[in-house]
Amino acid sequence: MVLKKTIYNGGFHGLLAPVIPKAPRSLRKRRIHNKSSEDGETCAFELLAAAADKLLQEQESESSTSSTGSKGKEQINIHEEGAKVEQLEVKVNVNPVIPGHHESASGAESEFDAQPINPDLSLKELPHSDDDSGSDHASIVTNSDFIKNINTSLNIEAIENKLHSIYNVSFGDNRDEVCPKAVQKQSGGLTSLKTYKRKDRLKPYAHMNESNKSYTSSVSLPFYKDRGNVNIRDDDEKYFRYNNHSNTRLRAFGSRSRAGYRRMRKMMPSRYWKMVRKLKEYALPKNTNEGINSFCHRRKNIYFREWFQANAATKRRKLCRHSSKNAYIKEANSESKSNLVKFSIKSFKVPEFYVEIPETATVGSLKRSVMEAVKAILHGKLHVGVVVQGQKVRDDNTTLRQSGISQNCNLETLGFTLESSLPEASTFLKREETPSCDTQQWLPRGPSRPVHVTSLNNHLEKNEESTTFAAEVATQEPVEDSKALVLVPPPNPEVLSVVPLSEKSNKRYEFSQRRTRRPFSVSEVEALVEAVETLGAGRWRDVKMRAFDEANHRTYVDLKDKWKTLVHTASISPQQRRGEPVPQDLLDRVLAAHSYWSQYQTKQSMKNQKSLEAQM
DNA sequence: TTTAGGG
DNA sequence: CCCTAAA
Repeated sequence: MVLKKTIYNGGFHGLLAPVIPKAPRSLRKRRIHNKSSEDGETCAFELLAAAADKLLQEQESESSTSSTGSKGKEQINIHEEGAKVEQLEVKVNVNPVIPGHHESASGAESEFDAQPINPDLSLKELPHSDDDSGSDHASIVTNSDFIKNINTSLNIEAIENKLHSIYNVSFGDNRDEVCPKAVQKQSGGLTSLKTYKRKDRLKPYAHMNESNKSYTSSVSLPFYKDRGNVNIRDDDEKYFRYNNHSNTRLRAFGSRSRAGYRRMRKMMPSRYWKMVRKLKEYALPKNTNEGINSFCHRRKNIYFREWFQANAATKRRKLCRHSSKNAYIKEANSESKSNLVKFSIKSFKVPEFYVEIPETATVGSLKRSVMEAVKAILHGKLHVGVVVQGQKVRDDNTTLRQSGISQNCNLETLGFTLESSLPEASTFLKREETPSCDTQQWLPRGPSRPVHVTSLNNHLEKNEESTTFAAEVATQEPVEDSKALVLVPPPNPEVLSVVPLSEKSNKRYEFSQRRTRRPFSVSEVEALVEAVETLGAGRWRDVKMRAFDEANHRTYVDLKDKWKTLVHTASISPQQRRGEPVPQDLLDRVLAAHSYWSQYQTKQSMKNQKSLEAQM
């Protein structure tokens, strides 16, 4: 374990004798939320991509053949009715019940006999996939009808490709992949704790002085205990590695100005920004000086932008209405009281991406570009996400029943998503409007719809503003960016599914996807309590390093928040508590540590006061 | 980047 | 959990 820098009072000295925590900031005057109105940021965060021509040929040859496949237990029938994507149906018959051999992590769930769901359905996530990837929609920005038609046909091809990928990747190769968390749960029910190598054992409250001893003795604190490091890993921080296609030209942020760059940075939550940087690494061609300007000068250049976070957290639920409309299950026959759950998947979604292409380009090249982009995005590492009640079910070991997928499952509650390996992006196959009811209508229809990719429009306005997207990002106001980049919902008021687009008033919705809730397990709580006991409340970074170093999904802010809630939980009556019950002894320790460290803090501040006064 | 706190 | 002012 390496400390990057010395912590306030000596860093890990604190492990031996908890150092005096940094002066509490609680006394700091906080300006009350004068929220800057410049919040209206949210630039689209994009990926520029182009892919091989070769792929197109494959695509086009495939487009005429409807893929029908069955593998293992799943029976998947694809009925391509006409040439419309929206009629493509995937039926998956799943027997979700397998004799349980999987120990439930929580006693409360034991009744479910927690077993891994049928691997045919569970579609284990790829090792480097991102758990927190959201359910983002996809669309191609355009408002010209011919583009829409292109899009439709391309979607068919994309779906076929995706199904292909699913069989090969998700159903097959990763079937045996078990996430670390699951392993731990299976082995022990509780998360295993990593023992520190340090020989010296820490005495909680070791620095307690004589005057405090009475207090100390009143609480039951283990005097010798191993440091726990919750050994929960997380793939959240894995970054997307873009497939390095042969003649793929990716140009992300190439022409962004410094100022725009900084602004983007400021506007973007850090985790997205990290991804941006990562993408930039992968995406920026090293040998293309012309890359930046190529758009203007080289008609053949096509840029794809992908929005990885197109939906605000607040919209996820609404978005899921999409999913449920696009992919839903049909209830099993009521008479067949078996445990079979039938799924009829109407369609999948792919990530939203954007295309820029000179207006002089041919429709054929546009087609090719879109197809290549889709293939590039979804190439290989693709998996299926399951969305129930607006929440992604991330734990593949969750049973269908546990996740709420049952025969009685409401048609509106279950959705599937196709997801690329993009960390923060799930893949949604954008559908063209369907004659049937369940169509989401993302594509602008009227000519009045704002065109972002102006160059796509051969017939419309002359676009001297045919600047590259990156340039726009760099120079435009964020809000304007959003508006410019986001599809405007169809005037059709009944189309509720276009919610994300209609909420452009909502700032930053492109990037804010709330992380999925991951309640702290008892073992995590214990590790946290132990760490706070020894380090003190307030040194959250140290707490993180000490007890949650490998739990990438627990930030020190999370730990701080959890401690806050723990303190609260401990101070309310057990009847008022919710969630997985925390053992009372743990809560007692929480209270003890809390009051101790509070007391400690006030003491320190008093000391500081005195020394200050002495100086004067 | 961390902390602290409000939402 | 999120957001963000402050340090």
